Amino acid sequence: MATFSLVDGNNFYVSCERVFNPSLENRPVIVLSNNDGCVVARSNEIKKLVPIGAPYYQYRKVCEQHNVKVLSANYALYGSLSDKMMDCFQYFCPNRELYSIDEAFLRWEDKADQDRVEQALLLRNTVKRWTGLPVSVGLAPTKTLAKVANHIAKKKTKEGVFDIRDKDVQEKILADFPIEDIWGIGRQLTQHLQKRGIYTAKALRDSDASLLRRTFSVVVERIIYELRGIACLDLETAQPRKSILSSRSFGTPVTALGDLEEALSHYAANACVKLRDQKSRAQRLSVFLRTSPFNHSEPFYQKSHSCSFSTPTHDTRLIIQAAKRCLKRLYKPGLRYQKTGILLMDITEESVTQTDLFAATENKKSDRLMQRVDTINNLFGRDTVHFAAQGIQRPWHMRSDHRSPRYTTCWDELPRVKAI
DNA sequence: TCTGGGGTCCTAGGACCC
DNA sequence: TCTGGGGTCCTAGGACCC
Repeated sequence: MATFSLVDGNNFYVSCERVFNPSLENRPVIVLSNNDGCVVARSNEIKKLVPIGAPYYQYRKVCEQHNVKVLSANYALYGSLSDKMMDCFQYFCPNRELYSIDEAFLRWEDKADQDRVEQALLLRNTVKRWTGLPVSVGLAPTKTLAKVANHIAKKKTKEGVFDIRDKDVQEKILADFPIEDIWGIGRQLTQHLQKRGIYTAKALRDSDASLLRRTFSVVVERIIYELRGIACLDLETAQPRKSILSSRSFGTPVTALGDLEEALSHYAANACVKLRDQKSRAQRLSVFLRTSPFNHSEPFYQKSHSCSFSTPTHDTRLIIQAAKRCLKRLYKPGLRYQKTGILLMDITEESVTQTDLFAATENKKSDRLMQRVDTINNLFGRDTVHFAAQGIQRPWHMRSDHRSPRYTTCWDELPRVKAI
């Protein structure tokens, strides 16, 4: 039997900020989502007072009162530190699944002479030394239990490592573990299960798996088996995305079609870069447009429209054109729009693209152009060259009032060291 | 005034085929 | 009046994750 670990950065975004700004240690810090809208990360000092996901404006006062350092999201920084952290994991265990920006599953092949807890501690210390980031490790026979163990490691241990492989330990921990904290049990399932008198992970584990499968879905059945220590989920290798979304809320509401077109073109170009990065093309796209769902003094409007290409493409020009056509069908004058976006679908590998027998093929020329654009932007920074449709002034640009420097990805923003 | 962004998987139901 | 059985594919919507 193999052992699974879940390794996960503690308060990841906050920790990334602290790596380059030690004055943030031991003081309350929060990180906001794009547009400075919601709270997406909190340091331990402020967790009790500010809930995750809360709209920031509702907690601005609390933050002022407690001298909280408020930061805008700096994804360039978090992404680059994440890469370094994942490299460290690889050094310890080659069987690795990158699960999210701050988490990875590891699978260790069990050998009698190896002390996994010892190794987990070493991994933790090494990651801290090499990247400055604190992580927690959970050890278990299944991924779902590794998630549980990680939870305990973070909340209840000093060392940041917890081993739940022992059956007796499982009994004890699961008896106190609320179902809403189980990986895969969200708000809806929690409510439904609680109505049936199931409140703890232990109660769920000991339920009738096939009955709950019939009532809910195979997903719940799998969770039950995983809690029993029977692995249903293995590591997953990275696959190319099946859909690519690019969207943003506007810094201030937008009313003019021209501004919407510029913003949408910008997101479309962004989506195309992601598409080409994974060497794919898309055959269908969908555009959506909406007003603010929170502003009850104005009517809420939300609609999407999709269209297809005769052959899959990754040409930004074609995708911008098509997106703008969709947008025109959605646009109603007089509304204050809050967000638009584009979803690329029916994505296929570049190399196996089926071409249209009757269409003029301009593919090679288009491929070359896109390649040049990407090369220039990779070399000199994103947006060095862009499409005119994306606009220049960008009045719809998102708010980001408290962003730290992009220390690791931008030449102009490298950290400076002062000689004394 | 001010509420993120980007994904995946599963299921049900309809359309369609022979 | 009486109208089969079995299968696939597609889509929309829901739920979940970080």
